[in-house]
Amino acid sequence: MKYSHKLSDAIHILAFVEIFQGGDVSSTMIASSIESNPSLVRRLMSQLAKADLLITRPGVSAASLARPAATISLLDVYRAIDDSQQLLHVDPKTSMACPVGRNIQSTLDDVYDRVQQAAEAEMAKVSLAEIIQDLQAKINA
Amino acid sequence: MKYSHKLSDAIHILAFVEIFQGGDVSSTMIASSIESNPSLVRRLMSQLAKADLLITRPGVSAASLARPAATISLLDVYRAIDDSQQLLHVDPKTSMACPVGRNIQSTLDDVYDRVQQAAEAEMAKVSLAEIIQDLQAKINA
DNA sequence: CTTTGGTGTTACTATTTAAGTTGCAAGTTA
DNA sequence: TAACTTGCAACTTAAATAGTAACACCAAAG
Repeated sequence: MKYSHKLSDAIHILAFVEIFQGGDVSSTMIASSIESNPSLVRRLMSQLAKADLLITRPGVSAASLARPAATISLLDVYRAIDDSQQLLHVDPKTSMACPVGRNIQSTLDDVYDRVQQAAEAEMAKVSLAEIIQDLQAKINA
Repeated sequence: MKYSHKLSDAIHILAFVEIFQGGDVSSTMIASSIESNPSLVRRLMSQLAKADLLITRPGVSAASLARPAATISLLDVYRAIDDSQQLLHVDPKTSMACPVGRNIQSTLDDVYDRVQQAAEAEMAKVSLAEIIQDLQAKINA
C-alpha cells in the first residue's frame, strides 16, 4: 500500500453499485472486485454515504447512488474521501530564524493552491456517468 | 513525515542558493534553514544537479543555479524530485474476474492523466524567479 | 420469533514510504 | 597536513494507508 488508492476504490464502489444495481452489491461482493476486504469497503461506503453520494441501509445490502451519476463529479468523490485534501504538501517545519525559512511556507501555500485549483477544476469536469459509460463500452467490447 | 516535502524542500534549496549567492550555501547552512539535516539536503541537491537545475562542486560549498531562475519552472523541479510523478494513484490490484475490476484501471488511468496534465500545466506557469521575488518582497517588508 | 447474514464502527496489526541518521571515501583550500 | 566539504550508501525511525478482526445492531426469511 505504498500510495493511497482510496479515491480509486471509492470510484470503483460507486461504479460497481450503479452497474450491478439490482444484483449483489454487498460489501463482500464489492471487496472481491477490488480484491480488498469487506471492512475496508464498508468504511469507504460509509464515507460516501456521509457525503450524500451513496444511500446505504443498515443490515441489508441495497446500496444505490444518492443522485444520478451524471451529477456526481470526480471532485465530489475526492472531497468525500480524501483526508488531507491536498495533492502537494508544504514542509511545515522550517527555521523561523532564517529569512527564507520564515517566508517560504506562505509563498508555497499560494503556489500549491494554484496547482490544487487547476487539478480540482479538472476533477470537476469528470462525471461518474462518463466513467461508467467508459467502463460499459469496454465491458461490451 | 506523513507527506512528502521533497518538492517544497527542493524549492527551498534553490531559492536559498540564489538569495544567498556569494554567502554560505553549504548543505549544513541550508539544512538549518529547512530544519533538517545536511545529508538530506545533499541528496536533494544531488538530484537537482542531475536534472541540470543546480551546479555543485565536490568538496566546496559553492552551489549555484544552472540557469536563470526565470527559466526554471516548478514543473522542472517537480520532475527532478518527484519519484512517482503521479499525484493520484490507480489501485493496481483489482479483480480480473469482474467486469468492473478488469476495466477500471485503464479507465481511471485516462481520467487521472487529465488531472495530472492540468496540474502540471499550472506548475509550468510558475517560475522559480516568481517564488524568489515573492520571498524577497516578504523579507523586505 | 429465532436464525442467518449484512451493515456500521472501532480497535488493532502489517506494510511501506519518506524522513532522519550515520559513516566514510574523496575533493578542496589554507 | 589539517580542517572542512561534498557525494554516496546503508541503516533506523516515524507516520500513513491497507488489511484484519471483533462486535453491536439491523433486517429479512423460515
